Amino acid sequence: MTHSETTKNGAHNATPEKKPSRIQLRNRKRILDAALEVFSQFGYRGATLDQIAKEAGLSKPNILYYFDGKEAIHVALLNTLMETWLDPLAEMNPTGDPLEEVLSYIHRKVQMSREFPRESRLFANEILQGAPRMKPHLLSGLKPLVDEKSALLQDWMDQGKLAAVDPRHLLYSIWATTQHYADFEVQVGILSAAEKDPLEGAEAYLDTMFRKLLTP
Amino acid sequence: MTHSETTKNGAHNATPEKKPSRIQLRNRKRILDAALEVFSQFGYRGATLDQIAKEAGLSKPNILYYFDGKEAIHVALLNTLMETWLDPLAEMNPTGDPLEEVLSYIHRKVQMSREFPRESRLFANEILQGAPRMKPHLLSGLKPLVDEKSALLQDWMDQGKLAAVDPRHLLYSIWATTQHYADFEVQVGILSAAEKDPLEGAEAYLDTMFRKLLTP
DNA sequence: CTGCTTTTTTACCATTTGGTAAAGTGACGA
DNA sequence: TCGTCACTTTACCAAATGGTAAAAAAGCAG
Repeated sequence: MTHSETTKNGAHNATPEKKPSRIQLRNRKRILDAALEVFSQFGYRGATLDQIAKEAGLSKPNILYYFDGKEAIHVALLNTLMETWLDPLAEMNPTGDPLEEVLSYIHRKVQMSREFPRESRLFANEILQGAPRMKPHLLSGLKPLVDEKSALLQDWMDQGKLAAVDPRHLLYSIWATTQHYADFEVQVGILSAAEKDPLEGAEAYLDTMFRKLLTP
Repeated sequence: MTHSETTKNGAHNATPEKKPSRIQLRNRKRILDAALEVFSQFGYRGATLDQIAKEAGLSKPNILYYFDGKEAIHVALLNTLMETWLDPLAEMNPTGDPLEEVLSYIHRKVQMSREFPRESRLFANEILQGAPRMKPHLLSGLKPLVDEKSALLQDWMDQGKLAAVDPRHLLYSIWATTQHYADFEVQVGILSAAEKDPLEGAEAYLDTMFRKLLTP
């Protein structure tokens, strides 16, 4: 009632309306990128629309023209990123060599920490704060995938192709160790000292660790 | 100038003044506990004094009678907790059996995730957000300890008492895997399903993993 | 009990923050 | 060239938030 729901396809982009213009697309991307920057650093409650606006180079009301509000931006981000985030695990191939499949999954995860540290921190922030806006996604997206891949890992172990360990805890330890380099980047940076890129050494270390763990 | 610096020993408890009364001590503790609850869940910027006040069962101005402000509370928390946090690593004994020392360090860290998840999340939040208020502590407190223990681990490895891996990455992986159960509690809870306490299985899994990694 | 100090409460404030209304500005097809 | 619709800006709000002043209410030593 307050604003026309008929012609303009501005803020309420939930699902109904039609085609997004290029300027629409461009600004949405800008906003989401800025929001990623800000939300990943301060968490949902610590982030402000003004920060996001400034980072995006747009005015605050202009941002609210494209999104229905702060929460809508956050949710949109989470939705977009969920796919990217699950991808590496989904790629684990049941017909491949078990050990190599796991190790290259780990490799992919390390790459993600290198290439998408902000995304990693966004998720970390959200989970840390109790996943208020993501629990549904975890249930509907992550849970089934984890169940599936856990079963796959268990199969491999039953067939003696991998050393037997709890598949779920295996996944947790892979996530923890790989994401650590993005989420705790500051700490790692301080402690790793004058050395070069910590991710370099991480790759080798993690390969060794999980190879020793999983070699039957 | 604005408030008398002479007689009352209220907010400015930095170091100067004298003896804290029991009511003083009691309320400080209440506030710090409430602050831990709130900060660990929402991060520094996401937490509000009103939340902390409510949680502590005190009025907001009353809280500001005991602490100089929001930041002072956060800093006080961090200071208090730093010690507790470094303790398990400091306890790693150079004269003990290397493998057992590392494994019992891991055990202690898992216990910390069980007993002090809020503390773990407080630190995680702070690091995640760039450690703006903790970088000095990391430099002065954590860094030297890590340097020392890294050298110790390296010694053990050089002597063939532990398998040779990068000591720093070893520590990172221990922190990551153990703290994961506190920091990502919600996620672990969702994925671990109807099972019992995930920390149970974690203990066994991590023992296996690091034993395999480090056995020479 | 009395006088003094410590604690707590009651009003406030200035700023920040998420959000809105409505007046512009611009692009572009008819 | 004009009208229309997409986009942007300007000017605002109401609520929340960190913080303060000063009065009121305990405590407590003598």
